[in-house]
Amino acid sequence: MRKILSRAFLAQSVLRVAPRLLGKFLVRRFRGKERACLITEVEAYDGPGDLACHGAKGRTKRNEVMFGEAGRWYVYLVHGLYSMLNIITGSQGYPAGILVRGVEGIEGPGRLTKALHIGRALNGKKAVKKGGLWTEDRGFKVRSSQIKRTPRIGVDYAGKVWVKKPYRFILKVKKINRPTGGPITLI
DNA sequence: ACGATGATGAAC
DNA sequence: TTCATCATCGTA
Repeated sequence: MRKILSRAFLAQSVLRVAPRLLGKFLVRRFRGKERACLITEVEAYDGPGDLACHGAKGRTKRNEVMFGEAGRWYVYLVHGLYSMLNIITGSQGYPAGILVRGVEGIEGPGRLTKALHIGRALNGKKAVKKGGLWTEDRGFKVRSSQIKRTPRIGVDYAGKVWVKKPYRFILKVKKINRPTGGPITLI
C-alpha cells in the first residue's frame, strides 16, 4: 500500500497532523534514485501565537511559504550550515508547519537534510505529488502508546510558555517488521 | 564547552 | 552597514 499524503490531510491543524506523520515515509528522488525513509521524529510549529514559530514575527521573504497552502515544503538554512525541512500544514494564511527532525537511521534535522541532499531548492515546492520530495503512507501502523511527546529542541528564545509546549513527537520503535528483512530505507 | 559558518531581520 | 541571533552538529 503506497499512498501519497494529500493536501486535505495536511490542511488539518498542525497538532493533529504532526503525530500522524510518524510512521509515514519521506521519499526523496535525486539523481535518478529513489529513497524512502520512515519518519521517526517531528516538531509542530503552530501559527502566529507560537513564539517559537517563524510565522510569529510576521510575513517575510524567508518565511512566506509558511503563510501559503498546506502541502508545500518550507526549507531554510540555520547556523549557516544546515537546511531545516518543514512541511506546511493548516489553513492558508495561518503559518504552521512540521519540522522533520529524524527518520529511521538518521537522527537530527541537519543530518537528515544532508544525507538526502535536501536544500533550499526545494523551498516552496509541492510535497503532495511525486517530484523531488514527497511523503507516503505505506501502511505502517503506529499506536499512540508508541509516541513520546516532549518539549521542542533549541527554542529557548521563545519564552517560558512556548519552550515548554510538548510539541515534539518521537516514534518509539525497537524492531520494525518488514517483508524483505532488508533495511527499512529502500532504494 | 565551543567553534564552524552565513543568511536573516532589525536597528541605525 | 553593522549587529545579534539562529528550529545544529561534531569534536573536546
